[in-house]
Amino acid sequence: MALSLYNTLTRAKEEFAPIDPANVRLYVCGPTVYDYAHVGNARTFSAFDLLARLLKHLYPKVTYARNITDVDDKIIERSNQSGEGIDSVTTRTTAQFHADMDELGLLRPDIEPRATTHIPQMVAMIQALVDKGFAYAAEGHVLFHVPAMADYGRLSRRSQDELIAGARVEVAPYKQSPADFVLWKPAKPGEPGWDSPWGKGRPGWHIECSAMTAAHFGEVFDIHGGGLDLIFPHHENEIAQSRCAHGTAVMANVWMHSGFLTIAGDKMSKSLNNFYTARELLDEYPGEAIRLALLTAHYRQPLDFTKEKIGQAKQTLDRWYGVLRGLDGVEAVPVPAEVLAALQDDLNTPLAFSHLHELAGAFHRAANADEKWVAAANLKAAAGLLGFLGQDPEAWFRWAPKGAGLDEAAIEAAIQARKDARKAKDFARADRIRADLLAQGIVLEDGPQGTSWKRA
RNA sequence: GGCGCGGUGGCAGAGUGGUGAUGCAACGGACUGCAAAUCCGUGAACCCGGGUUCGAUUCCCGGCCGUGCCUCCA
Repeated sequence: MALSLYNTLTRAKEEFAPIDPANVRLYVCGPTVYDYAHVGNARTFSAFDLLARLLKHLYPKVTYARNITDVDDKIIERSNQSGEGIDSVTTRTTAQFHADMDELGLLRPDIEPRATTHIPQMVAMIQALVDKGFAYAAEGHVLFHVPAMADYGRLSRRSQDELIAGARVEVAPYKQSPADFVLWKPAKPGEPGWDSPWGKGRPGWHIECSAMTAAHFGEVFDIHGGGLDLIFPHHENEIAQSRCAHGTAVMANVWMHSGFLTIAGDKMSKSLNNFYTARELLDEYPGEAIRLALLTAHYRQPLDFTKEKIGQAKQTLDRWYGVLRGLDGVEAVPVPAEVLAALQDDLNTPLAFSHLHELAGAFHRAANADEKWVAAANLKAAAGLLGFLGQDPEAWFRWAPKGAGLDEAAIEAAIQARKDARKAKDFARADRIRADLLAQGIVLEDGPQGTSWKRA
């Protein structure tokens, strides 16, 4: 079975055909580094992390790029408010972002280009657009002239008339057409800026992705991804810049967009105060459970995010890690065909997870050690492709939220005390010890090999 | 107003032109000193109205409801 992906450009699922099977190129719009990443970001990056994993499974070489936007109005604003230097804000936030994504269990992208290290490429691209008549300078700005591009709006399926009619914002006086967008803007005194043919300034938001993909991937590449909200204007404008600068028919062959999430039924927003940062969730739940919760719905579907969902995901992982617990490692086997097939069908994670559940069930129902071994190995291989069940099972069961009370020595001591009580048939005392542990979030399981524990 | 997405059991969530996944929850049973974990079993759904069809939850049309985007936004 071949890989098929839903392409926003054609609004259809298509069989994926790499431009160069020896190097599949995937670009995802990364964070603007001025604040903590939130669950919405985590969802998008989890979805594309999975795509990168799948591509790497299917092709010998995949280059996964995810940029860091480190020059932007919001960064400047944040710096002005707090007094913290811009470099400090971006460096600190980037480090935090990396720590959060690592803890969620995401692979680092192969390259992570930063906007500020690609200014010359952006200036050159803007110059090319000016030279070709797609852009013009006005009052220190350089603007892309949308009417100059005949088929602008293909990705978002918007006509230029609609754009003009629907313009909600006041149109800047220097724009020739209301839909024109900024490629370069002048730097005010005290703002970061770079010298350019149009004076000291900084790039507009969209140009960085166009310049960086061209620098690292060439004029046309395989897959470009991001959140649903980036379709317009960000990706539409990237396409306009890249295609007009290079004279190509497309910028990327496949455009993929992940769906939005709501928080307990409401749109995530700061005014509703229902904004979860990745960090605060990671203090409370294991990253692997958070990521599983984010992947339980198909990536293009809306996802209603609740802490209860993370709790369920944790329970699921308890069950799966329970299969691996006590086994002396399992040998690597190929990924089960049905799991691979589910993922190759536009990343159908819910279907893939249902197969993992079946494998866990097969393990427990197995009549003999060989069958158990096969089920466990298959589960491990399938989960491995998805980036799950990679840690030591005992470490998983011992994971504790930030500031959790009981330490492991105290738990072990209580278990020993209970064992003695049971031996003496003092079940009242044994049950009291168990109840005390449960009250502190520790669940005991008595098995043939003795008593094991986990955090609820 | 324009463009788009969705309505599946108590909840989550796939999928399919014809015996309606999977998980959680519930209920009964096994196992256990009692639990937990696990196993066995039970009940439980395709928004409404037309159309196409031998047959539609699945395709088409209409309606209702919800929701996203329309130049900050993953």
